[in-house]
Amino acid sequence: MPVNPSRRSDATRTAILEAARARFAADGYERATIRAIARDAKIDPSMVMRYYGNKEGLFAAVVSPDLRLPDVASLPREEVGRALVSHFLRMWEENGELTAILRVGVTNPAGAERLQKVFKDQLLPVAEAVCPDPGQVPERAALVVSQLLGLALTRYVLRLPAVTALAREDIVAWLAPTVQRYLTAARP
Amino acid sequence: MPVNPSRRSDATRTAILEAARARFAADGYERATIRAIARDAKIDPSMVMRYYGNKEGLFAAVVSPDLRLPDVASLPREEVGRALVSHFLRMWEENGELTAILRVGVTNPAGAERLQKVFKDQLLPVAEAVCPDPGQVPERAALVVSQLLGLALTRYVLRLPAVTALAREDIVAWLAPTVQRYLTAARP
DNA sequence: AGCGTTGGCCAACGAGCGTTGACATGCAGG
DNA sequence: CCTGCATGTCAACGCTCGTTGGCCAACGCT
Repeated sequence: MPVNPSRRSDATRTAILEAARARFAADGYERATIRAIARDAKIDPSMVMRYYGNKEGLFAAVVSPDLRLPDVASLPREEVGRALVSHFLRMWEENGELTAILRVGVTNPAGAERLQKVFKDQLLPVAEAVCPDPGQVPERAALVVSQLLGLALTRYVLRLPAVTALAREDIVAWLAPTVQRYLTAARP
Repeated sequence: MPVNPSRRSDATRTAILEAARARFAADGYERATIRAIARDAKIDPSMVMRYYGNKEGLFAAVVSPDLRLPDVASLPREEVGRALVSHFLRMWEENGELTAILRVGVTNPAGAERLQKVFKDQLLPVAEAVCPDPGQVPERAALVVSQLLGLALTRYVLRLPAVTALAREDIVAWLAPTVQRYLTAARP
């Protein structure tokens, strides 16, 4: 019974998921092979197929992107930028899931769509809650995402030394005013 | 003779290069297959090997990243941000070369190294020319590259609709102050 | 005209991929 | 005990990939 909450194979299933998350994050979709994931999880490749159907199913199971963005409405308006940047950093460092989805999104059309969905479902509402003029919401959210994904790209995907060398608090101090301005300042 | 300036095969060679640039930009390294490139160029896959040795050689021939950054020393200091952003947009829209190298850099270790080299050889000097304190140069250059690559990622690689919808002049108007601040403002 | 060189195509190779199905093993419930 | 199902192993499939080498046609030279 697939609905049974506790199965004998749970250890295998989570081993597969963990190995898959690491591989997708490190290698992207094409180079993260089922065989390599199975090797990492110390099981047979066919087990992946049995439990997740196919490679796409495995990726879908690995990635359930929830940014868990804070409720900006309950924050002082001038602290939204800092809260967002700080939260983003924490989410990215939590595990490899966001790195995986970004890396896959760059080379895989389905991954790119998933990224768009995250943007639309999770970041746009934040901009809506903060922005005065509803007509400017997409523009301002786009600016914010360009800065935040740029940080993630250079720090967690490309790992440019100059960016990884930055201290967490310095990043927050520098980027918070940028995000704040994109969200709330008058259009230039 | 490989040094001969004009060969009978020049048309084929450039056809291969153009098809390769488009494929690498659209698909990344792994999914841009030699067979697909050859099909686009209407030649046999073995011709690619003959002229460029192997797939890596082809990629190296396609990509010779030169940002041609303006000489910031000759500019008024407060216009550097605007000049950089505007120049970056023009370079990215010129052809698919920069998109190709970014897409490849995300999934391919060799591509990532190439990106690091571009950063080090071309962007760091700009920061050096503008920055008062030499010790802060890497930090400030890292911040600039996070914003600029973030724009390129969301606009030219992921093509998030909200970002592609932005007008060129609006991007410059919004991002120029950010870059300017990262380069010249006092540390927060 | 004859010949070497260059450009191009074709068929094939070995390897790695995702995926499948047959088969062994171990654990339950009667 | 035997039966049934979940779990795991193994070998193989069809495919696509990068890459190779042999073959033919077109050209430039003397």
